[in-house]
Amino acid sequence: MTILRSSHRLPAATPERGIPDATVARLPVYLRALNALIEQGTGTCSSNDLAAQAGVNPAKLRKDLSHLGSYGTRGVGYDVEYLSYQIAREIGQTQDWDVVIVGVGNLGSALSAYQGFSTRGIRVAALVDTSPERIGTEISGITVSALQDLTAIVAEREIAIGIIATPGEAAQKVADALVEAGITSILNFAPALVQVPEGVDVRKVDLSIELQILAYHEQRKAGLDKVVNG
Amino acid sequence: MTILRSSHRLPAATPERGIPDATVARLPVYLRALNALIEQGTGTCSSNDLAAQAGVNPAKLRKDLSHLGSYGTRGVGYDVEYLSYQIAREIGQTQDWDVVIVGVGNLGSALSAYQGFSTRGIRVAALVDTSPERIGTEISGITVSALQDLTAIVAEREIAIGIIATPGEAAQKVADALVEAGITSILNFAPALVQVPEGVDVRKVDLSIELQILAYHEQRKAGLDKVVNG
DNA sequence: CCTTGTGAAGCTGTTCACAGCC
DNA sequence: GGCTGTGAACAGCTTCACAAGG
Repeated sequence: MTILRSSHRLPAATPERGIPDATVARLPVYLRALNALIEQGTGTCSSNDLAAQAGVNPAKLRKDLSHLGSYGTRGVGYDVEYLSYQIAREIGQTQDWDVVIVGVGNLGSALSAYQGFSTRGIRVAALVDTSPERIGTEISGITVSALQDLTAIVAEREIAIGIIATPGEAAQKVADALVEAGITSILNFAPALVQVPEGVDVRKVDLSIELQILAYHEQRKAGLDKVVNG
Repeated sequence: MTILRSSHRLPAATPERGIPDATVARLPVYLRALNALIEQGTGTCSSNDLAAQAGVNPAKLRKDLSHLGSYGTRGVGYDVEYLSYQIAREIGQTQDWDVVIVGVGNLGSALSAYQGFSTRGIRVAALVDTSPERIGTEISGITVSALQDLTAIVAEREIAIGIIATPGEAAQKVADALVEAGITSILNFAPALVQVPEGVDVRKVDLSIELQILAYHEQRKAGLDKVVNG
């Protein structure tokens, strides 16, 4: 994963709780693990149980949770439902978040139909594209709007998060349009850097790079085989 | 991004060059930036130029490159083409890598059509699914095969990298099948942990989690507004 | 003079190991 | 006795600042 955060950290004087980035990135994993435990009827779990379910080291899990507060009971463990609620509250998942997807090519269309969002508090509220052939068509039950309607849509539906699913060349223009429309968090799937003003968060998911990293390790494995086997 | 590497690091005695993970993840970014410079006819660039193009700190760029060797000239900078070749060689991008995608729902189909792969040395060589309705159909010019043919396909085409693009429930089964077929690197898009034997690399891309992280920061911004504005 | 390459410092995140508490 | 919460040690990554070298 490639991550870029552009908003600067606030001075320590502000009443920020300051949960480390690495912890924030794992909280959704814990939440998913807890929901799995709830589903199978577990009422209480130890940090060992939950860590196993989430695929992390138990000490790390406990340290992560300690940033939210003291929600466990020594000698007993964590109340699954209670902890689940506390994490959900902390990461803002007691409400649903509307997102707008810009670019309804293959990837944008796939994202608009993605089943995994709804149970994680993500709702695809609007689709936007620039292509006249796509504007007005319906994808996953949502009518595709024109890019120039973005500001109105964002304001009307109070959307805070935008997804860029365009080719790389269009990414900066789309990012500018999103910021102009009032979006303050962007998930960028385009293989390009985007510049945004301070206060706007950008995260980047680069599909090629993930595979290139795997390819690098493959190459090393192959090279080592040669060294070892002749 | 959420990343899991399951292969263990090799003992220091082996002739590994030991490029740090963080550096490996950025090399493809540099390569892309260099290709952009080549395209615009730049022959030489300083670490400042390249760092700006890639969106990183110049010192970090230089340290990253220093892990590959000494490919710059003091007082001058880097020869763009030469450096591009050296990075490409290092990350194994002088060859193409065939990948197999398992699961051709919305996401799998979008990936099979993704334009960004070919220029990065990634070639989608095969598509696999379990659904009888999908098997035999053609997607992006590739005929979808049955999961039980996976081993034959992987062997015949010498595929080393597999992509899991199924729902979470199927992920572990698919991972097992991939490993059984001889795949040693997996990119997992399913919202689930997969267990693999030692020596197999797994990277995970979780679309919901990326948005949940953004939502967390949105919530904090909203909370701070309240504190500041009333 | 300019820019690379790099020791050293600083920071973030992880893991250990145990005190504290039920 | 058992498990949480946490200080302290550790490991990895980033940034600084400058020596080395064209």
